[in-house]
Parts: sequence; structure tokens; C-alpha cells
Amino acid sequence: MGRGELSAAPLPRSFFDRPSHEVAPDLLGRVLVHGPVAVRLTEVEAYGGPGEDPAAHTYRGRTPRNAVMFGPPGHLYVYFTYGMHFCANLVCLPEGSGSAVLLRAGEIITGLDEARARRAPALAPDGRGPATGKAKVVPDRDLARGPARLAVALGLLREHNGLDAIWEGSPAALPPLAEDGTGHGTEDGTGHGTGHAAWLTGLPHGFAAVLEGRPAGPGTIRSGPRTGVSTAKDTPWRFWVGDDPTVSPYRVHVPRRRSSAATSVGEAPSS
DNA sequence: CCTCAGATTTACT
DNA sequence: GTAAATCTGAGGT
Repeated sequence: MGRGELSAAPLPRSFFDRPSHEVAPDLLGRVLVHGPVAVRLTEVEAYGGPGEDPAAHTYRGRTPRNAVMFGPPGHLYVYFTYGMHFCANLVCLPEGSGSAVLLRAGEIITGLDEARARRAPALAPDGRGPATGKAKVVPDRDLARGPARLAVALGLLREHNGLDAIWEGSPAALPPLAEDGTGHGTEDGTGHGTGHAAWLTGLPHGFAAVLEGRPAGPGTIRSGPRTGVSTAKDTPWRFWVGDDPTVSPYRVHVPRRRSSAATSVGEAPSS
């Protein structure tokens, strides 16, 4: 597929100084870099501020967990959920507002080997190999397909909560867009790894930046209800790139009954 | 392809 | 106590 060039120009902080539902669609096609891995965003969700969005972590005000969302725009809000997963957001609006955009999925642009290694299946407890015994491989299109997977692929953890994603140095300090493609771009399987440029491979580990990339065309942007939320189902603040294979499958929120909890009494099963 | 259930921390009722 | 901005492997269709 002939895709256009991706711009490595960093987005300014003012890009994020807007309501999250305006920033979110504009983030599609942009590139988030963290260390050696860069992801082209293909799916995001906007979350509003306190008192206005019942699905948002900030709905009931500031807590230790969501404090970063009340900070200045352009920072990463990384939270821990479901007891085992991290998810990453980019903070919007001025300090004190408490809104952000959840990063739900994307395509790995650089650092493919690093991302594959991070997403490789965990070994069995005895360390004798993959837990299943079969050497399963995560397809490249699934490396960052889903918010927790995206966080893993980018290496985003609790310690990166609050990390600034705005490049405030001189643009000249950014490495040149080397185009050698020798280290990356080895195709396999999916057929959509088109030898991406090896730009940014010289950037230091541990920093984050959002680059212009190649904004999704207005005609390719889709929107709908947010995934997995139990409230505000009529708010279409999930945005994704239509027909992109890295967009995660939509799932309606289904409250899960705890297995050990008492089952309901006198409830006839509805078939 | 699909649905089911388990893993397991955090915040709030 | 329990729902939550989730993922994964198992097993059925």
C-alpha cells in the first residue's frame, strides 16, 4: 500500500489545549514516540471533565490516581486497571480541567522488534516455554490493537504517568529523518509493513513525543460510542480510522458477575 | 468465527 | 463489597 510520508515535526502543547472531543479525531494518524518505539494512532476515545462525563475517571473530582489529568495539557496519564493492565491517555485543556484522550490502538512504525519482544507470550511458571506449549506469535497488526496492548508495546508503565509528551526543545535537536530502512521494515505475514523509515532511532530512551505524522483524512474518520463503558452510551466519543486493521474490535460493556459471588435468588434464566 | 471465565488492583459505595 | 476506559486461552460453532 502506498502510504504518504509521515512528518516527524513535533506537535506543540497548544494542540492539546482544546476539548478532548476535538483533540481526539485530530490525533488519528499522529505518531506517539516513547523511546525506540513509535505508534501511528488509529483509535482513540475522548473523556470529559468532572461533573460532565460520567464515564471519565475525573467525573467525581480529583484523586491521587487521576491527578495528572488535572495538570497541564500534553502530558501522559497512565493508569492501572483491572488489576493487571496499564492504559495511556494524553491530557487536554488547561491545567485544572481534568480531561484527556485514551489511546486505544495503533500501528507500530518504528521499534517493531522491541514491540514484538514486549508483546511476546509470557513463559509458563516453570520457565520451560510458552504457557501453551505452542510457540504462538502475536501478529504485527495486534501489537498495539487495544489500549493495554498499546501501552505494553510502547513500554508505558506506572512510572511514566505524568511524562511530558511535548517536545519543547529546538526542532533542530530532533534527529534527521534517516531513510535507510536497514534495521526495520522486514515484512512478514500482514503485508502492510512497507519498510518504514528508521527516523527517530537516534532519540534517547525514556522520552515521549507526539509527532504530526499523517493526519487521517476527514473522510476516513469514524465515530461511535466508547468501548467498555457502562454510562454515557449516547456520547459518540470513540474515534477510529475506517478500515484500518489495527483498530480494536468494538465490545459493548458487559458487567461480569464474580464467580464466587452469590448467584441471584429466584431468578429464572432467560433463554 | 464466537462466547466464557479467570486474573487481580484501585476507587468508591 | 464490587464494578471497572481489559486481555488471554480454552473450547464450541
